[in-house]
Amino acid sequence: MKNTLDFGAVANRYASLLELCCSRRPPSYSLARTIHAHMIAYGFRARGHILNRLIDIYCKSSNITYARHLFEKIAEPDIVARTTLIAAYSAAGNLRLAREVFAGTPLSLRDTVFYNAMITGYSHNNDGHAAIELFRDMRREDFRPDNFTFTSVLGALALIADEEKQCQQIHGDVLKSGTGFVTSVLNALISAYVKCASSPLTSSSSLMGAAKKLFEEMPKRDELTWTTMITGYVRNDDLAAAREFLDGMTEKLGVAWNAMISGYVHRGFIQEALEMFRKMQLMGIQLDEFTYTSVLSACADAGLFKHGKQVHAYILRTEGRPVPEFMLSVNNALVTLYWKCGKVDEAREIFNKMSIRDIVSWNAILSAYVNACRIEEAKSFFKEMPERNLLTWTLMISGLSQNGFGEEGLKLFNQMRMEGFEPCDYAFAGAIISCAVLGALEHGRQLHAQLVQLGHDSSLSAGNALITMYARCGVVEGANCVFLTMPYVDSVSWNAMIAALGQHGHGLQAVELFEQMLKEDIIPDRITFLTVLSACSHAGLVKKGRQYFDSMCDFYAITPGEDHYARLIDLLCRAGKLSEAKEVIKSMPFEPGASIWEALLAGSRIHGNMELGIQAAEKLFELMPQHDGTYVLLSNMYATAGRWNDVAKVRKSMRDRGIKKEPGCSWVEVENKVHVFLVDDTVHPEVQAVYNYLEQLVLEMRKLGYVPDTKFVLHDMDYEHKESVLSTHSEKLAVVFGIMKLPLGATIRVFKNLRTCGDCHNAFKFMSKVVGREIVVRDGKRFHHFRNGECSCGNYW
DNA sequence: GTAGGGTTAG
Repeated sequence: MKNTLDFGAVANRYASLLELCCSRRPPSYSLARTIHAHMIAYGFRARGHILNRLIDIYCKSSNITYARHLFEKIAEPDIVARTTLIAAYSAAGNLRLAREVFAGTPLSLRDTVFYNAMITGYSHNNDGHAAIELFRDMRREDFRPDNFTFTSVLGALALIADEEKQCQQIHGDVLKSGTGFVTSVLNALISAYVKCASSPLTSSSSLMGAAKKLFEEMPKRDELTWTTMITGYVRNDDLAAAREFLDGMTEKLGVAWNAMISGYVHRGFIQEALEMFRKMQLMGIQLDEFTYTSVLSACADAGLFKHGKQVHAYILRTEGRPVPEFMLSVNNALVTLYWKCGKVDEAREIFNKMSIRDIVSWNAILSAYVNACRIEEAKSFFKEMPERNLLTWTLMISGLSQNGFGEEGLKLFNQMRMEGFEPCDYAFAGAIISCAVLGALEHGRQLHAQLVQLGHDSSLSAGNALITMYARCGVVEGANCVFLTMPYVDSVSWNAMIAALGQHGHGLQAVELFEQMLKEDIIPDRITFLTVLSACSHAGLVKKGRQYFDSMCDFYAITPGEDHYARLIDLLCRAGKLSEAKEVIKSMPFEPGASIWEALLAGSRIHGNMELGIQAAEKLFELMPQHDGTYVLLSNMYATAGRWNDVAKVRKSMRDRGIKKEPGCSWVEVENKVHVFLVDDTVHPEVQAVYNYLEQLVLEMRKLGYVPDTKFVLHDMDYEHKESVLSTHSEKLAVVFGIMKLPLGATIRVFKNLRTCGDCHNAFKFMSKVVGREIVVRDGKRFHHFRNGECSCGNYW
């Protein structure tokens, strides 16, 4: 065939077919790919503009890898192919690869459109500074900016928007370039001025004045001009001016109304937004997908499920012809409405029925699962996703880390970077929380350093994550340092810092910080009260705690949940006020759940109140019969009292019900590597040396009065058959390994999945004295700082 | 081959 047909004629045919696919609305990329398959099958080698077109098609249909493959087969790709690829990489949020193509293009090949694509890439990926820098480069190299260049650069400027001078400078450039009458450029310029006006660093009125002047002097205005002005007023917190502007318009432009509605939504005026929606219906103003999405998102954010459902019904009634691309954004908004109102499965049903979906649809379902803590479904959904963007990764990483999957979170963070996505501050926050979960301090510190390098150090979410990370890795001072140097803080930051102090036994300081928070007029939320109650409990501040508990309902109108009551009961029990705790349980407005009985059981154990302990344990056996912790606590209680028969009974019932104790494991980070130890570990390669060194240490410790406490051996029931003294808990091994491997004088930081045992706790006190070092142990619940023979918890945990 | 506003997402 290829010999008999004229090559040029075939090429023209293919070219026009591809053209046809792309000019369809929506473009038919799958048909285009079929045509490509045809070319391959018939041995037609695409070149020149046909190949460029194919690269464009693969880029736009989310198959950049294949587009890249085609690109790399070209010996000398022309500027069109390069521009296409840059645009595709930036649209996919992959700046690194876009920059690679850009940098690999010799100056002699470049043109204005090529620069425009890269400038847009930076701007779209929120790097306004890089975009403007490149614009200056381009001018230095004597490329002539056109109206595309200016719209992009002005978009970038609007991102930074903190200097009046820059706006005026580029305004001057526009006038010099002769594009000063082009509506699109003027729209972008107005947008830059109004965004700049909303920055706290500039004078809002003079910049809004400049925008208004531009608006009035424009030769020709379009829909965008009006909406830009309206959103401009909204951004500058002048809703009245925006409304006045809208009401002064002679034509009834739907888009302008949409802008006003979204302005109301963003400022929290939901009723006004809904009112405008109704008015539009009455006045017969054209409603479009933006009207619907705005209103739906308003309902979603305000939790107005009924209103949202009404809008849903209205759309189904009036939009008889569900054009797929029209319905795409509306469906996305509907999916969001349903999951935000707690209807995850309904959201999934809408998603399943959608005839076309985009990355937003996929991300919406992913966030639905993540937010509902349905992490297994999120994981498998993530794997199924046909494409991923920066948000996808971020959602999944933070979902994993917040659900305790630290290792998987970090793995995904690395994978994301390997695939060329530059992590934003939210992604960093997820990775940092992963480190917090793992107790990987060195790794967390490195992420902190990278954060600073990449300029994310003023980020709120990353800062809050860092506070948590340092605290959970045992470095309270680090947490405090981040807290004090953050440029802006919110209630999450305060909560994190109060929690940090509380977990480390600095109850008084936690309470002081809470008081300071109140003084600075930050309104405490339910989380704040949880942390401050825990802090009181760890520090034994019973009176304060009760006082705060009461103020929560009386002054802040927060109804205490079961979690708050559990903290209160914990507070009373630890202080030995068991009967008072029982009173509180009786007075609760709801049936006590597991967390209440757990607090009571732990309190009874500390104070040796066997009767109450048994009572609480029985309730727990009813509520969660599979939970191993109850059996362990109860048997330890019996063991302490020497009631060996009862110990055996508990053990038997555990065996009968097929319940296995979660194996204890501890880990310590040495030179950026996490070393894990199990009870009586035989797996770690250096464990023999650890046992030898431990033996030496115990000899020294005995001289100071240490006596191994054998009753705690029952803590690990699977190993009961072993001789008590021989059984070595994982935390001891990890601490000794840390002493051996960490630099002289460095604090040993060890993490354990379960609550630490009494003998280990005692041993670490002596150990800290013998080796003259600080030992920090984080167990399932809290921190112990051992220093010079004492523990920060005051033997109270 | 490249853009500017309104919407959907942490």
